[in-house]
Amino acid sequence: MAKAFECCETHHHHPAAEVVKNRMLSDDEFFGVADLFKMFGDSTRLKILYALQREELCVCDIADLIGMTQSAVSHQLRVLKGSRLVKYRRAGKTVFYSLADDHVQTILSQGIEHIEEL
Amino acid sequence: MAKAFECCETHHHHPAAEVVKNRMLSDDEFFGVADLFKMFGDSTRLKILYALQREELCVCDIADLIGMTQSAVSHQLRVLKGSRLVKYRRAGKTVFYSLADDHVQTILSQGIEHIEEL
DNA sequence: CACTCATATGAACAAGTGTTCATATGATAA
DNA sequence: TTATCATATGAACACTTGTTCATATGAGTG
Repeated sequence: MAKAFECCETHHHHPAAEVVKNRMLSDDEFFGVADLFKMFGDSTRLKILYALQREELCVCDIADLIGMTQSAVSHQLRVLKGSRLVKYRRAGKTVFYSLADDHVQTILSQGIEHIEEL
Repeated sequence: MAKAFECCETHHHHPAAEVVKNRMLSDDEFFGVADLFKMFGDSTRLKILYALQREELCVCDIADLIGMTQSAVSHQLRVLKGSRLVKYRRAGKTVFYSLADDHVQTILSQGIEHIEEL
């Protein structure tokens, strides 16, 4: 066994710290999870995802629904698409967006639930 | 019944849009949820929360564990405390932080789970 | 083809955020 | 008291992010 874990090199610490250290995820994993949550960390994106919970909607509808510019919505949809949180379907001039999978809705509900309880 | 919902004032839209419109949350609710997720949207905060999953840790331990400055960690703990995601307990010179409630861990796990599946 | 409509995108700007460095606070020990 | 240790905090800075405005793309229509 290596010597006990220290941080400031001046005192010993909770033995728990060493245990936790071995269970930490990789940096990449943390960055990945952070990026995921970042998507839910903006009210505009949140409104878009919430609006798409029931069924697919076109960009124009979404924009009106959440009271934002078509441009702003399109920019955000691009970001959401990049994070694979939404998918789209083209129908003529119109593009319909929808949630990519059930996980998205689960995370969303979890957040809302947490807030409602406070 | 009011007239059908329109956005660009030039064409009619999915009737679904109108239904969804009536189910939207208030702006304040969306901002609240966004602020919550924002806390999970930074890898440093994520590492802190993850480290606290098992037991309370002092600032010094956390800093070493995630390889960050004591100052940086302290600043983030302040933010996390402000969002009521962590609580603290003082013991002499040392301050021990821990997760505020089970909800925090649930959201955290949900995010990690989503990433692992991709 | 030209024209319209729905959507996408690029550049610019303002606002927000996380880290660093220096320093302050507050508790303990000598 | 003074010294030391753990933590907190303020200011400055670089970096990121979301919106706006103008314009481009691309599909449909006449």
